[in-house]
Amino acid sequence: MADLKTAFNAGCLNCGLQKICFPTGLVRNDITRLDSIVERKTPFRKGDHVFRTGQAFHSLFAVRAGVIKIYALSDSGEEQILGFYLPGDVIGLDALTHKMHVYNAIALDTTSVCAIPFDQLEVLSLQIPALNHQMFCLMSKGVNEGRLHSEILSKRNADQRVAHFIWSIAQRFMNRGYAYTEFRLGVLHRDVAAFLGLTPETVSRILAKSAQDDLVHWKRKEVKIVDVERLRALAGERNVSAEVTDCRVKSG
Amino acid sequence: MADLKTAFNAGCLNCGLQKICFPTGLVRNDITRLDSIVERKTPFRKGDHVFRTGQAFHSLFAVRAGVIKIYALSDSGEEQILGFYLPGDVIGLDALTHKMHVYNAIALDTTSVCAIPFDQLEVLSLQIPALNHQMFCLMSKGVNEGRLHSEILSKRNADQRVAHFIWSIAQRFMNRGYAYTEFRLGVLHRDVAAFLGLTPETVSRILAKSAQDDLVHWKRKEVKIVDVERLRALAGERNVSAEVTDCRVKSG
DNA sequence: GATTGAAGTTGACTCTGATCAATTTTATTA
DNA sequence: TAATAAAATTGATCAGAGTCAACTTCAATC
Repeated sequence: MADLKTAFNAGCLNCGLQKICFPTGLVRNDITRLDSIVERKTPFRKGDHVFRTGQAFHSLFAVRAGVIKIYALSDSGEEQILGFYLPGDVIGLDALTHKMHVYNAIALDTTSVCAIPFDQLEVLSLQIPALNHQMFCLMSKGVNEGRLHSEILSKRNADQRVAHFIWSIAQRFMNRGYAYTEFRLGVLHRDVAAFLGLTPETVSRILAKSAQDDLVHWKRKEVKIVDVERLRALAGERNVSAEVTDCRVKSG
Repeated sequence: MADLKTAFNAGCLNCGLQKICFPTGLVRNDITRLDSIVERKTPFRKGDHVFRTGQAFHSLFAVRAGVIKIYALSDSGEEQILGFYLPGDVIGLDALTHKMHVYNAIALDTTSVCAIPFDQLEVLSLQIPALNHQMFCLMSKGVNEGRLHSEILSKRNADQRVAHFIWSIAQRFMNRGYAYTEFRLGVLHRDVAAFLGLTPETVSRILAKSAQDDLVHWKRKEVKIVDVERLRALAGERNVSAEVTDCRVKSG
């Protein structure tokens, strides 16, 4: 039982996501201190909400396993999706200004998260400069994320948006050391549409074309990138990568 | 001369933007310490760049007067505009993750800024909890800004986008205590288009219609909102305001 | 394994906003 | 003030993606 608990509740020090997630750039001792305030929650099941619009903000959440979707509901009740979050990603940063959550976060799969109480994190952060720096980096990353998404929505056509989406997910798997040309992705096509400002019909047509052209095959939840180079070209990254994994300061 | 210098280089304590800008939530003594690291730059003239893509990141910039536009250039050379920044706004937060600027910042008017060297700010921030909190709030605000813009781009039609743009600028003037139903705005219509993912022609047609319908008159650089309520309705704010000005912590 | 509802696909048609082009207005510089 | 360039306007045309509808496939539950 003790062993099982250890495996399941592996602390930050044993966590495979150390290089991606919060502890990036921290020394062993600091990680231990961070670890002491982290609450490992029991996993969410598909469809469970991690938080909802209007709820008071208390904690940031780091994804350990699964996928979380962040979305808003318009007056007319339609979903506007703002992002998908994979293991190692941190969500909730946006809630700080409002002291409450402005968006909904829902698990798309069985998903486990670490909750980091913000008031404790803030105190600890003041004591550990590297952690404070890491906080700034995480938030800066969040700013970039929104900017990049705005760029995609305002200047790219439907094919390019879908290509960019698939390629950006692939890159994130790559950065985590997973297979990235063939992977399982529990995201509905309609969710992709709602994220990219398109309709499900359009996404469906584009994926049909992609399969026919042997660019990408995405059937059920299995994604297989056939022609990486053509996908990259179509996705059209600017010079800046979609994801930054490391912004450590060299410390003396 | 001393007097002139004082007036021009008014420190944070005398600055009218205290309630909007960086010092929000700081006590007098802390503001003085912040003030000591702030560099007041000689004003930029219209068309001058505050920073460019690829430049090393050293400082955040707080706008004192004027307008700054943040933009990227696509491979094909067209401008993608990510935001317009008014007095009291802070720019550069996004550059932290990359240790360099990813976007271009250009003055649209005679514009003066305060530069805040980030390494010094980081040190000071660790010593002044309220300042550190303010940093988090600013960055959180930046995250929300990008999210909101994504929402606008993905779900609103051309009329709604233009209405939203005008209303959000008006709100920002309102928050700063300026007149907000009638103001001068040195932003070209083509820039509005590039910000909203539209063409100049479309923006022009929409503004012509708005004038005819007595909704908004925008000629030359003069904006006059005729029917505030209809504009708000068309802009269609969600429950969340486009701008948060204060996220102070109550301190004991 | 059968039932039922959700998700995905495909086709026909429509419409919003882009494109192209010509002209007018405004801004900048000599 | 004239000359020139940049921005804005207006009209005609076009196309990419949305809408609507019918149908198929898939997934959850009993």
